[in-house]
Amino acid sequence: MAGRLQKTPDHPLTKPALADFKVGVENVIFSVDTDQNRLLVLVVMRHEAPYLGYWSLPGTLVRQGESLEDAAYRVLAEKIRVKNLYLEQLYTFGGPRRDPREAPHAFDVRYLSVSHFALVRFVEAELIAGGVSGIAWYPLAQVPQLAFDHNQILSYGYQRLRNKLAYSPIAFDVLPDTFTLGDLYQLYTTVLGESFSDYSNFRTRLLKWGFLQDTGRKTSRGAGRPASLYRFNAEAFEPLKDKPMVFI
Amino acid sequence: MAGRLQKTPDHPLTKPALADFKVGVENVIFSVDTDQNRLLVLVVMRHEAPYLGYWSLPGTLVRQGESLEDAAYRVLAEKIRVKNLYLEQLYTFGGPRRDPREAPHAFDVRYLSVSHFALVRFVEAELIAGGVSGIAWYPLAQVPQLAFDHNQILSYGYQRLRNKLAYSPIAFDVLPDTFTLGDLYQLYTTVLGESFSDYSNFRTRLLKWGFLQDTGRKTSRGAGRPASLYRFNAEAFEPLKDKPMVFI
DNA sequence: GCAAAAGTGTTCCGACTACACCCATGC
DNA sequence: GCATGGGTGTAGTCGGAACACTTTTGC
Repeated sequence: MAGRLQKTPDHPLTKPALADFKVGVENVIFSVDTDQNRLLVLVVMRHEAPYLGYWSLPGTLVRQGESLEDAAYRVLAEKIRVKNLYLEQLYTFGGPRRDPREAPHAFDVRYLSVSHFALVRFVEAELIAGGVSGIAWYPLAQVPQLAFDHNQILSYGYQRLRNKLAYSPIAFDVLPDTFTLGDLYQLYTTVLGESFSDYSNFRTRLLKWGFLQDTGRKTSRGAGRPASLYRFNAEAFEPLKDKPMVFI
Repeated sequence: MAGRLQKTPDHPLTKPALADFKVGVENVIFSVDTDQNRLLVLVVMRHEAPYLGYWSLPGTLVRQGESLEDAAYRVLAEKIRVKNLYLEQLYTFGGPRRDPREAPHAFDVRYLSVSHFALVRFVEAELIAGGVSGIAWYPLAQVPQLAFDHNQILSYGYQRLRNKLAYSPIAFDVLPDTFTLGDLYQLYTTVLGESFSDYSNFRTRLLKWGFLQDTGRKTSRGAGRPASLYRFNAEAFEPLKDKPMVFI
């Protein structure tokens, strides 16, 4: 630990120089394509140096008077139109030399980036193809090399997605108002893989809690018995929210 | 979401004004006083405006060339001398109007704070009473009103402490090299409360994993049967580290 | 011997696993 | 009827909770 200290000599009468920062917000935006069983990430093509021509996570610099969360929502809204989503802060990357733009300037402006993680509803997410901009959903496994340290941020975000899905009710933020248990199960399998649980056990475990209410209505999609439509009951979930729950 | 956007008018030809930031690092430093069964937090007295005379979390502004983590270690080292500790990033607070210093300046410098969470070994932690500075361990329950939004940061840190303790082996970073299972149990009870588990079940659960090795040596502290001294075996833990473990 | 703390064993019970099986629909 | 997906039930098993009990020390 001693080795980490005092890189800038700290004489009693000279104040060490503080760094000046521009603060960026980067979003890891996930979406689940239930038709094709794919977990997708939103990436945008860079049209400026540095990393011109590279794919990157959608991001922006924070403006005057704007909160970090506001900035995160702004980036998102600039890229896709979506009504239902879950968003939270992920991690802050702030070491020196993260951004090549730091080098050329003499006055040492640092770029710090507060990453956020989002899950959006795929069917309603409409990409905004503004002008020349490239923007695309990439299946997670096929994401190419991204600009800056964005691959690292992405893997961090993927970890968080799996944790959140397993332990928090974020799935219901991104499912339609009413949904079948099959829909829910499929969402979980595309993110977590097939092997996390048997469908029938998944059913019973979830229904046992009592926050999924049967609407009485049914839906028929092609062959097979029609499925009951359920609704997430936020009031019934409220008392459970602090309990250690596994949505497996 | 639409309401969050475009606070700064964004005309096609005028770039919206970016905010300039100073970046601070705030530490929530916990320690467990096993003699008195108390969970303690480190706070320092402020000697400057704003919030002059208030207790606050130890913090600093990030210097040129310094990473966030380096800054966090520097603050810690300025306040206490300690060899064994666990430290990780907590959350980034960055809204406008967090810091009264933002108001007087015309050129809109914002203060962003990347909070960190640390757990240190109490017996070896020596407070550095530099000059007039007030610095103190406060029992968590008795922490007064702190400067800025530091009470919020603290409660965030306390949540993280309980989660980490329950699901990660951070206790071993802060226990002596060899320790008794009673020591370990006491650490857990002071942080999580008495009711999390029975001592004998705690024993068997932990020993079952196999990463605690009996040194063969015993220790006798006053009355009662002498306890075996155990050592945390990092190599034996390695293969388990990605498994979902509960240290309860 | 007695109290105190460490350490072991046992019983009970709930929860999860892995299935087998029934139900309702399209074709 | 048969394939397909939805939904129910059950036997086996694992693990945690609770608690009784034994061991080893100080006094």
